[in-house]
Amino acid sequence: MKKQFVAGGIKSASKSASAGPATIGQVAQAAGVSPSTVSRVLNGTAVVSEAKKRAIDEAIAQLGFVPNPIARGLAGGRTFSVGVVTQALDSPFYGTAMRGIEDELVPGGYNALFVSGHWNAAVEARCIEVLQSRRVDGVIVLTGRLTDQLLKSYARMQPLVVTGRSLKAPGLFAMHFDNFEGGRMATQHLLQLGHRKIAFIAGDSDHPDATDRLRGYQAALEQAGIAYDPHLVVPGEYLEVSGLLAVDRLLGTGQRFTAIFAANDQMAVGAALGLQRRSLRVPEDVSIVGFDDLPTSQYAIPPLTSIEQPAYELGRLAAQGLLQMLAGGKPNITMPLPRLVARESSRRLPG
Amino acid sequence: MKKQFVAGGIKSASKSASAGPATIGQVAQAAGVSPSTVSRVLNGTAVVSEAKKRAIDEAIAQLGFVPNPIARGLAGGRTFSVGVVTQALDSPFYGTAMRGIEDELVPGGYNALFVSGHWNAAVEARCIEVLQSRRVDGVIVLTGRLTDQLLKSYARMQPLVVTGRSLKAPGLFAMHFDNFEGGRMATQHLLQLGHRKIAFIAGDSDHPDATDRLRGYQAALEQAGIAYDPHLVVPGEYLEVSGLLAVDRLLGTGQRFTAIFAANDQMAVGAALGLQRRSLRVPEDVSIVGFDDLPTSQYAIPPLTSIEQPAYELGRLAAQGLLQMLAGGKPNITMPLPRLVARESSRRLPG
DNA sequence: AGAGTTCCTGAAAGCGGTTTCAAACTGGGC
DNA sequence: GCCCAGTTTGAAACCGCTTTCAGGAACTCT
Repeated sequence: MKKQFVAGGIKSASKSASAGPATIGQVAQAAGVSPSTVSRVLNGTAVVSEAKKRAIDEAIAQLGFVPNPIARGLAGGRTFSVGVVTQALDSPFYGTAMRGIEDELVPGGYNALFVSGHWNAAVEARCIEVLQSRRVDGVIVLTGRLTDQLLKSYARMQPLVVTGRSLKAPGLFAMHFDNFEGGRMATQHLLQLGHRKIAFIAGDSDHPDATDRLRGYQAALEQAGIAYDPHLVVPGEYLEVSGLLAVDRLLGTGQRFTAIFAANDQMAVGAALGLQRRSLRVPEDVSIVGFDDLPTSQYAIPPLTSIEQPAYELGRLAAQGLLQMLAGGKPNITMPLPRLVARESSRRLPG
Repeated sequence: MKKQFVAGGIKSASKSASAGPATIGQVAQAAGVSPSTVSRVLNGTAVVSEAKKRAIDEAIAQLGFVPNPIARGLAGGRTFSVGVVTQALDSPFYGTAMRGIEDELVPGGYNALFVSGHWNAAVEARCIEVLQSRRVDGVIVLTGRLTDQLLKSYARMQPLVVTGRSLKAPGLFAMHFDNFEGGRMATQHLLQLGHRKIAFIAGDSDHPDATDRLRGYQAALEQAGIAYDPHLVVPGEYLEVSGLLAVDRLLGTGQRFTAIFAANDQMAVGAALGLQRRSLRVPEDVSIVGFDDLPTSQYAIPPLTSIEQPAYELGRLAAQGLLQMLAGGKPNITMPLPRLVARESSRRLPG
């Protein structure tokens, strides 16, 4: 009897009646219990009698109540949001990784806050502080240039996952992709096709992953008994234009080469354009291998041979790892290995 | 005297001494005032004597105090964060727009929360609700598929800026890019080069901007006195693979054409690859024009002729508009106009 | 039947700010 | 010297939710 009456009361006090969204207090009142009890069924933090639980669930449904994460964050110390420090919001590689992160986090009940560090340690540090001030429950740093030292200290404040490093510290999980091996594989691929003069378009020497790829290149060369020629290595900044300029420079200084290994796909694409500008055909005159295997690389002209670094998967794994840490465990994930994807931009050296 | 003593006290109670970040109460205590007064100088909501203001500023600096946005959001009703509903975190176009948004918002003291709607009205609606539950102060919706009706109702709850629409409502600001004119310009460009058989790779017919571009194509044709041939129009989904498939379909059904206008650059790139696969050269055999002028399009092979839709600028303007609304004003911004960027993928029809 | 447990529940105290309200000064005019 | 208006300031309430603490109900065991 009483219950029916209460239910009626709820109906008349429908959502639109009161200003703004329903509060836990309104739910409590509607269900005839205290706010504490409502909180308890919401979070499952204590046993509540079946009858009250039902009444509360009903009231929640009727009022369309959604707990206010802000208040929840203030009171409970958890915000159910994780901060993601990416490097560029418009990078194809990081964009894909962000998608992976989001796809993993959201079903887990978390939200992602993306901020970008623009490959600048100071900016990244500020980003992390902004995220901390927003009381994120955890942080994911996509590579970046922060020192290991700083990263460790941030990890003391909340769980932190970082990609592109290998270091260990409490509260910190580093996911290291084997860039060295990737660089080696790419170079070896070209060597196996008969190339001997292989130019390398490097990434910024501040990037550990860029230098690892370079080391891989050198190691493969050495293994094949080919002397390392510094003139064949030109620096770049991971952007298309770097590839274009690198080719100009190689050709301008009269270097002879039959293949190019670019430290990422964006530079590889730029290099292909640079070659075309000089009437050199890919792969007839020069073979090209990139790195990352961006989704768009299969649509390059010609489709680009590359080392797969599965960005989407990496994002998911990073998020998974963080979720596991947030749940109080140790992250238990295995990194994907680099893999060569041979397409049309590389071919056997004729003769 | 007393002041010096207090200052000493502050120093000894350095930041690391207390657990966690400083609170407004600690600042108040250190400065010898009440929390209310600290809040007042923080927000400039009332006049405070110079002496106290100085003491407070000093205490803030000493303690490294940063107001907790969570608490601030709860109490003040403002969170200084705006939600951005993008469609795909890894889209080159939207990624660039997001960068523009961030670059404008952050200096304005706001943070952006990016969520992606995956071109799905239901998902977008859920995104907006998540953002609202996080109490964002405003929302930016990048195009998307929500009905105008729904958008208007969301705008009642907080300021909302939407791109790719033209509608008016209280609290809502729509930024319409002239896709029709852009489509017309692209087509006219090809007509001026002597092309008469121009294929069109369309976007999803659910996108208003996609249909506008199609209408522009039709209008240009009509103006030139050329009959519209539905067989030359194939649907796509704004992805590279759509362009590839579209070319296959055009060629497979035996259509004759000397130029292709693709409703976005990604499809144009895919189409170029499709043509190459069939040994058709761009632009010697077929001219291609895209739409959007993505940053990467100048590095396509050949560099792509396109209609510039300045994503970065659009993002900035959207954020600017929102900021203006948040400040209580009416947005006062003018949209950039479509502009043809002629590159090497289009050329005069020989003969 | 009374004491000791075990369970469930509500009151109340925060979380870290903002904002209202009234008290305590200040100065000016008489 | 006294009163009133105008400034500054602090106390306290509040934002919506979590969590501790203790009281009451329901059982169990002598």
